Amino acid sequence: MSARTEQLLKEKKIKITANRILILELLLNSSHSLSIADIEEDLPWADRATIFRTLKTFEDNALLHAIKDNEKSVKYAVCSDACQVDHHKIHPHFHCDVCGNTFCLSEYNFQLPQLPDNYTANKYSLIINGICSNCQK
Amino acid sequence: MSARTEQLLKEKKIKITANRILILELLLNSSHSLSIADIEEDLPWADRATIFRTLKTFEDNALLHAIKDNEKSVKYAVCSDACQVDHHKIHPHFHCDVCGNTFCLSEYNFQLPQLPDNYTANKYSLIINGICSNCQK
DNA sequence: CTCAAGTTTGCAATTAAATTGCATCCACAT
DNA sequence: ATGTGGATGCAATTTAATTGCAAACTTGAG
Repeated sequence: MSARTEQLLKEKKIKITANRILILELLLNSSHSLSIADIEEDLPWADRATIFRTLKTFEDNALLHAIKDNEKSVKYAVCSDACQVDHHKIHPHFHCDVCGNTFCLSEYNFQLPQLPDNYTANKYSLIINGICSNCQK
Repeated sequence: MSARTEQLLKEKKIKITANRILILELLLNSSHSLSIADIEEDLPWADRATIFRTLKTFEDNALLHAIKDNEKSVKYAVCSDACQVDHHKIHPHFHCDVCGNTFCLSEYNFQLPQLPDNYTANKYSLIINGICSNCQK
C-alpha cells in the first residue's frame, strides 16, 4: 500500500481492507475515471457488490466523486488535491466522445453562473464533451 | 395542436403524430424537465417504448436535450429559444435536492472553462445541485 | 496474544431503467 | 385514394444498480 493510499484512508477513518486498498490505488493511478465494470475488469476476482459498496463508502467520505457522462454507467474519480480543498463545489470533467474516457479537470477553474432569485447551490458539476488530445486525428 | 408545436415539428421535418404532439406539448408546458416515468404518468395510455423512441427522435433532431441529474433516471427538457440558437454549446440545469425537479437555466450564461492543450469541446453540460425557490424554507 | 463486537465481503437474488424485435398501423407524398 | 416508409404497441430482453444474508474479516480492549 502506498503512503498516499494509507494516508487517504486513515484521514477519512475508513477501515483498511485489501479491497479498499486495491480499488483506491486503481483509481489513484488511472488517468481517467472508472466505472464499476472497468474496476471489475481490472480486479477480476473482486465482487461487483463489494466494488459498489466500496465506491459508495469512498463517495460518502468525499474521497471520490461520481460522474455521469454520456455513457450508460456512472464513473468514479478520486478527488484531486485541488478538488478536495472544496469538495462540494466544482467538478469539471471532460468526456471524450471518441475513446469514451472521462478525465477530471478539477484544476481548471471556471466562472460560476448566476442563479435565479432564491435559488441556492451546493454543488456544481460540469461535463464537457469533445475530443481529448490522444484522440485528435 | 398549438402553433408552436406544429412549427417545431415541421421545422425539423418530424412526422406529426398524436404521440409526438402530446409528448412535445407536455414538455413545452412543463416548468421542469421530465423523465420517461413522468411522461408515462401524465399520459397513462402511452407506451413506454413509444415515449422512449419519441424522445430519442426529438433528441436526434435537437428539439430537446437529455439531462443526467442525481436521480436514477434521465430527464428531458425542450430546448429554449436561447438554447436553440446554439444547441450544442451550453446547457446549465438546476437540480433541486428537495423536490427532485430539474430546471433548465439556459438563459443564464457562464464563462466557459479553459481546456488542456489539444482538447476540443463540442458541448458543455452543467448541473447545479441545490435548493430551488419553491423549496426554500 | 486472544477474543468479542461491529464491519466488510461474497454470493445470489432483486429492482428498476433502458432498449430491442416484430407485426401492425398510420402519416403523408404522389 | 393509395402505396410506402416510418411510427406504434406489446412483450421480452439487456444491463446497471442495489439489497439480504451468512460467513469472514479488522480492530480495540483486556
